Amino acid sequence: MSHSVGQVAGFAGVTVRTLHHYDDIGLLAPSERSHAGHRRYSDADLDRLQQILFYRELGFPLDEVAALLDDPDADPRAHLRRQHDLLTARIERLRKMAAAVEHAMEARTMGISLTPEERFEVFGDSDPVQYEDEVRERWGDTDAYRQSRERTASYTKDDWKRVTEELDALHLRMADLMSAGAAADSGEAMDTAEEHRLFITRAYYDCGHEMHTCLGEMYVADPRFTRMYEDIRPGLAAYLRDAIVANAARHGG
Amino acid sequence: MSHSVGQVAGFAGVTVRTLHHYDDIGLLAPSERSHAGHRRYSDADLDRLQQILFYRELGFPLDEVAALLDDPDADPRAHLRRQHDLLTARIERLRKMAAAVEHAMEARTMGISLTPEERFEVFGDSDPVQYEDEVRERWGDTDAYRQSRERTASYTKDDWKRVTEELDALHLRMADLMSAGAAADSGEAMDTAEEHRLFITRAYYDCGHEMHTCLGEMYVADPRFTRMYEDIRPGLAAYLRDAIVANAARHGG
DNA sequence: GCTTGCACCTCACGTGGCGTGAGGCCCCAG
DNA sequence: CTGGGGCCTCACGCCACGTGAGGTGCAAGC
Repeated sequence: MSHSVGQVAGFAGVTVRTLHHYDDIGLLAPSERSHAGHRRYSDADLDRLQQILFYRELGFPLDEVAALLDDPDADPRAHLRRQHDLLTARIERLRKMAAAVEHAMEARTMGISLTPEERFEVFGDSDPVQYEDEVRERWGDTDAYRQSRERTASYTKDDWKRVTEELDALHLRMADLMSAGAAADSGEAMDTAEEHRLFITRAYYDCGHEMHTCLGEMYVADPRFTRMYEDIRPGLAAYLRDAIVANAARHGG
Repeated sequence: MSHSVGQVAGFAGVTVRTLHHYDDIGLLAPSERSHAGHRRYSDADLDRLQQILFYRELGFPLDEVAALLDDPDADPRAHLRRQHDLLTARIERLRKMAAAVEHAMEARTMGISLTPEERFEVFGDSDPVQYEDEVRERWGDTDAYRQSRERTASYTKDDWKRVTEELDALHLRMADLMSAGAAADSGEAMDTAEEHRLFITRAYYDCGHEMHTCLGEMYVADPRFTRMYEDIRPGLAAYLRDAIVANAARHGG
């Protein structure tokens, strides 16, 4: 059951040109060509296309999509989970924007005017330079810091947006686990902690379990981190730390 | 209280280059220049920038953003309302995508495989050519049809996506009014009907109240339309028709 | 057998929304 | 008077395609 470009373009809702493009850049090469040189897409190709379109919808540049999909140690379920996380994070962002619009409407009918900072806070400053100096002071001479600098150096605004969205989604999932009454050393909580660690490894620097545990301790020790997590949901800082510790113990022994 | 490019870029979360670009294309020209030729943004400019960023986030190309914002008969409240509609529509879409991901996860754990059409239906085929022939048959010799052809001829995929999203949002608002128990001839329902009419005028063709009433009647008469509306919420087709009729009567006399 | 039409093919240039220097001006602090 | 920070104006680069132009393979109708 193979399909032609036109058919695939039809039910995937993209143009033929797009499929040609994906073939050109090696993102989606049809697994076969007909006698006349026509592209023939197998069901596996369609699977891949669906994944591509999801990640594209979520704002990933095509080369990163290729990197994600060609990552050998990322099974299909991991992709689906990440996509779900990203979607929920984006929904959350849009809800905040909608709330901001409502706020603006109220302010307008009441005749109140807002400060510049208030106006734009919804767009998520996500200022990555916020604690720059202090971070360098504390961690400047470590490998992790250098790696982090290297990887994040080429991050664009959009990259930062996606990274923070994904992190938000992870925090939200952890908070939901907590609210649902799952123990911090339950399988699900530890799995989420492990994903948190892998995310840091992907986005910032190689984060082993030991390093991860340090991070967890910092979340409850440093009031700024604590507050950030408590703002997401009360009790989350400690819960996250416990889940991280439990996960490290699981992998350690 | 005027601000420099750097400051504005700072709290708006955009780059200086972006502001330069918006100045170049005439989308956001700072209302003043300093002695040294430096851009100075007033509070009104910030207002406009906020609107720009909202519409941009929602996927509008910049020239359309300019058209929307420079539209003389669109007050600020209309913008806020439209933005809110678009946001809710987008949230709805993302929720459906998230549901599709969950569905895919289930299917995978169950070991079921999906048909190509099933796989991609979430991306919203939104096939605008669906009833093309029949539409031409019934309306081909009217002015409205010709206008509609002209306006939609240059619509891209993205344009269609936004149009359907906005329409969905309107339907959803109407459905919520109905569910909340508002009468079809209440002020809010009529206002929403009026927005529906204006939307059609913007997106497709000049739709007067008479024409609008015809549309409303068709929604209850043609089973395909009826079903579409009933799928959104039971009773919506008739409710929408009534609201349209009431709104036309209000403007007629 | 011949043409008509359709879906496909391969270049190859165009476009939108900026990113990213290059080179220079203004102004204040040391 | 020299350095540095923030601003300025070109002007070229990039990504994800859109949009022809010009040609091929194949089934259907004349």
